[in-house]
Amino acid sequence: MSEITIKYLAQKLNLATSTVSRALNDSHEISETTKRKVTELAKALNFQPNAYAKGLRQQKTKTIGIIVPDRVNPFFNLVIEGAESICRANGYSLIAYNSYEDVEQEKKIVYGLLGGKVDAVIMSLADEEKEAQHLEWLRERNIPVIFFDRVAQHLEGFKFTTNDQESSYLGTKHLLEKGCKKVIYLGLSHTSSVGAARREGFIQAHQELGKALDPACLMEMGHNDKENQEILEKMFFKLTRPDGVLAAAEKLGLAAYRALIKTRIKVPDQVRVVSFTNMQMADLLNPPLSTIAQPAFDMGSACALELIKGLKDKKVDLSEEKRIIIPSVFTPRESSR
Amino acid sequence: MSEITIKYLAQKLNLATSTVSRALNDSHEISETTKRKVTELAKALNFQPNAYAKGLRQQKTKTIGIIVPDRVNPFFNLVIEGAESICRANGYSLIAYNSYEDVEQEKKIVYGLLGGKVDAVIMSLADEEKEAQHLEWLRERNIPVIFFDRVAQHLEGFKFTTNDQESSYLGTKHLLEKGCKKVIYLGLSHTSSVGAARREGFIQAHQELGKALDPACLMEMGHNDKENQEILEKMFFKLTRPDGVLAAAEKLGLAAYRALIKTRIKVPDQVRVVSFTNMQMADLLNPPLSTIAQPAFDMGSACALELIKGLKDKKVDLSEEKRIIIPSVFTPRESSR
DNA sequence: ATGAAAGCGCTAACAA
DNA sequence: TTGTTAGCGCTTTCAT
Repeated sequence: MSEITIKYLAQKLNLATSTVSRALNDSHEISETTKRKVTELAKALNFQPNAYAKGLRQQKTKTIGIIVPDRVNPFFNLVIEGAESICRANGYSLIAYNSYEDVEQEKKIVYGLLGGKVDAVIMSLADEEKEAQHLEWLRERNIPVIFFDRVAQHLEGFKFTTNDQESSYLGTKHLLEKGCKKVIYLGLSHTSSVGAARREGFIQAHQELGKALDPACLMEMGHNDKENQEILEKMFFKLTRPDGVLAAAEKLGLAAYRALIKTRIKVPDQVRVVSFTNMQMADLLNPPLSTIAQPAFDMGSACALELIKGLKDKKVDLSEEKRIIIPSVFTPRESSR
Repeated sequence: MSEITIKYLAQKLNLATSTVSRALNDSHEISETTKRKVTELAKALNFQPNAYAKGLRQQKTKTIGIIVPDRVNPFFNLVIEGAESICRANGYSLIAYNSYEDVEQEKKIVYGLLGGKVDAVIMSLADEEKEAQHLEWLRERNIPVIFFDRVAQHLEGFKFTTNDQESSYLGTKHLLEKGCKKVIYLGLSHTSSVGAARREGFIQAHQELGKALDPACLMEMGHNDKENQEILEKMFFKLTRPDGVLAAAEKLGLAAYRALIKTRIKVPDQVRVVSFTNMQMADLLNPPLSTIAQPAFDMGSACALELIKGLKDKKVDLSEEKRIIIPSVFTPRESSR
């Protein structure tokens, strides 16, 4: 590794290692002269303190871990980016882990995370319901954890989510008010808290506007994009086809849109589509789609900010239940043609 | 941190810490009985060795760093994913860093990386031409580095790239052979090796097929999506508009496609578009676009594989010049309508 | 204002 | 086969 150490600097300057250490850490009990000499030599030799020695000695690493179920997903990707920006601004490093939607993998990461590699963790869970032994284990070890998006159901703590139900409600209301007679809901999983909330908002809008809702309109889709598209194509070919779509995930919105193109149905003139998405993708989506954009980056930075605040300020108890809502942004769009 | 240590295990079992350490590392000089006792207790207490102590002692961390210019970009994102899968399979951790296309940031990361945080580095450079002091510094410190995509021009080493020129040549040839009379090239920067190669392939195709090439057709675009789209819209409105587009970046392909939709020009009937992209996005792009897809995931895994091989096998010299090509996949598409 | 020395948790010589 | 001991590079009492 880097062969130049504090000891080496101390020898060169005829000082004790402790003095050099203090000088580098800008201790008040070191003379300005010595400080200058030390920092100058350190800069000249491009000295980098050994992070592992520091971590071992201080029992903290100035590193935060973030675990997401799918790092490739732009939403999580942007959350990581947002968290990283805050960490960097506060002198922390961020290490991102991918649980691949698998609780076992998540456990491995959590247990491996320890060994003192991180001071705290930001998590979006692979499974909100399942056993949370590994989370309790973190708590026992006094590793602060903050949850976002897919939050722990059976454990108290800070939880950052979006206003899923409200957004879904607004999007659905928009469709109904624009005159849609038959609106379908496309969801991925209503067992997750996120899925359940979006589904609830959809139902709520129908109830409040006094519109009948055929249970068959609540559609649960799979993860295979091709299959989803085929199912939707068949549906749009029928005469009884819907004239409104609320897609609870970006990929479902895209699948619906592509199915509509394939079946030569005009969007939004014949069928209106509202899709959940995230800020970055919102502008890339073709203009005829209305979007409910999650401020992913902001969510990441908010989590990191709160976590670092809790790390510094002992008065903040990160293990007490607290729910913070980062609101989505609904953008209705008309055709640009 | 984790309060349970080797010392604690040793006390519980009336053994020396060294014995416990050896048992946990499956040393041959420890009896099966002792091994079993130790591993059982370790598992029961969910003991995790302190990574920092280990790293400090062994002077290696079983961790690899990867630095990319833009982590959010799906291409780099997938490279990271590919590298991570290989690392994980080989017992290594991967830490991803974002240089934000900024050499200064990149330097900070490189220098900070040291302090013994990683054993080796995979990089795609923020700037291929600029001063490579930080890279030479890594070399002096015997930290192996492998480059991909945006590779070092003034430093020897292992370099993974795609067959940019050939792909670009094939894509352009496809357009010309399909009867396009005026093909434009949309590039982001021809100072990068990648940009230059793609531009070269475009020119080469024109030459080999004996087609005249108006220099005005070699367009250099900016990073602002909106501006790009507006420029292209204006161009497509003109009577002298091109009937073929080779987009050297995914975002440029999208900009062109959206401009074509806006100007109501049919793709691919009136204008054909070939766009560079990556495997994951290829299927998401609307079918009328032909794609040159880079196997980003494979590139990441190839880099990691070679690096780990070099780390294990002292016979492999990672500092000698070696260029490895991971070929792109060209998929011509006709309209699906 | 500076130095000496202990120790974070682990591994690896060297001893037994 | 197991134990003793030193030391990785750093910070932090405690002395001076």
